[in-house]
Amino acid sequence: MYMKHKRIPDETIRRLPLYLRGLVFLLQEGHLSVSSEKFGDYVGVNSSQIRKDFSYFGEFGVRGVGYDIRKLAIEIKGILKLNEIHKAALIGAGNLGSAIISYPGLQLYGFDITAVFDNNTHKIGKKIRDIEILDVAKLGILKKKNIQIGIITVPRNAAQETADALVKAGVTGILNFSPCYIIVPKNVKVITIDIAGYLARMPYYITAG
Amino acid sequence: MYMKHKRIPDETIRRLPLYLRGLVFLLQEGHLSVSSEKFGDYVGVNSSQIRKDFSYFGEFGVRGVGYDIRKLAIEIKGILKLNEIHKAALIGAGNLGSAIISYPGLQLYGFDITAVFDNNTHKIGKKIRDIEILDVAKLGILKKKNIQIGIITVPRNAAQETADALVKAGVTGILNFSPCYIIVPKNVKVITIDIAGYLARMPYYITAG
DNA sequence: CTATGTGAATTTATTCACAGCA
DNA sequence: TGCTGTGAATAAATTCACATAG
Repeated sequence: MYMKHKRIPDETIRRLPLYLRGLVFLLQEGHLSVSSEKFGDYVGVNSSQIRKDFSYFGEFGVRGVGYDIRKLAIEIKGILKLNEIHKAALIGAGNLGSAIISYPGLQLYGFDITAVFDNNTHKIGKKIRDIEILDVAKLGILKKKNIQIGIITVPRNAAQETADALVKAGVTGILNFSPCYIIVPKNVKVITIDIAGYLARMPYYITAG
Repeated sequence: MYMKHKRIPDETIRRLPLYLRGLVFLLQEGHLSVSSEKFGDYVGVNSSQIRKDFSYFGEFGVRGVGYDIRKLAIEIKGILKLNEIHKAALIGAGNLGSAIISYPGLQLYGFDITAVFDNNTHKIGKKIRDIEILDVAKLGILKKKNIQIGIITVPRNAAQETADALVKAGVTGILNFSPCYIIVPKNVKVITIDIAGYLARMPYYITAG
């Protein structure tokens, strides 16, 4: 196998976690090997899409046979740089923040929320799942703790200043749950999830006329 | 203005809630009118993208001037069918489910979670934000209550059966937070949000090499 | 002059269709 | 024979660039 020099579509990267998740669950269900066709049915993606996506990174399957699930999972983990545990900090210990800290799915990809911050004096000092809530003024410790990823679950009006503080603390990746666009230096990656926005599309699709 | 017959890109629909949100907040900040350029900076979308997106539905702006924010918000609400309150049911009263029930953003788009279900006998009968948690076996009442939208926040292994029950109860739109692909009749719209999947892309983007 | 609205050009992503290999 | 890997074809989405209207 030799590597060609093709730009990798963002959409491909978006699907890789989905594939990894599918492979992990197939393994748990006792499968060892799978074809792109079967796998496509399992994860809801067209089979040639799946083969094309993999092809950007190498040849992971065996013609006439399919893919070794375990081996493929390792390959995708490697592509996504998920081979080692990634520490993350969460800012905003409200309802959503608490839910995310306890969210079981993060473990599957090797994430560990090791620091939690809030600006509410009633919350500072208390614990969520054994993690002490710290004053958001102390975000600077992230640099020392070598935490590169920040998760923002603060109210909208505090999102930009929180992002600024995270960037100042050396964070290079921000997962933003606040419903707003935040501006960061171009060496910082922001992914925004607007939960309500997903729901807001529903009536368009389900209402006749 | 006369309507042409062009297919509306899914991506355009995806951005409309973002636009609506931005307009509502601009109004709250006291603005009455905005150009596509300024609005693009505000919501993080290219200005010609914004103009193109609007153009699928009509001519909402004034050349040389810009857009009347209030009027544009009403137009987008109309397109997304958000003019009336939409009732929704939530299934799975765990951490994430509870956070979503309390999520302030749903109100902005006119959603109201009026029914909550769980299968845990310890939770059934208790209340979350004044809403009594009902036995998931009673999902059938959704038809009577005329609830069309279901939000799934149950564990992965219960997601498909929950979706089946929702469909049986007459639901035509499902917002699925479980990390799996669910199969439904083609008259039902499913939008899946895999929270961990977003985070899983981060190391790829922020890790050098 | 200014900023919209929109065809045309371009870029990006998906699907087809089949050669190539086990 | 069966399923991958991949160029080529197609489709979808974005951006350009400018005519057009206030």
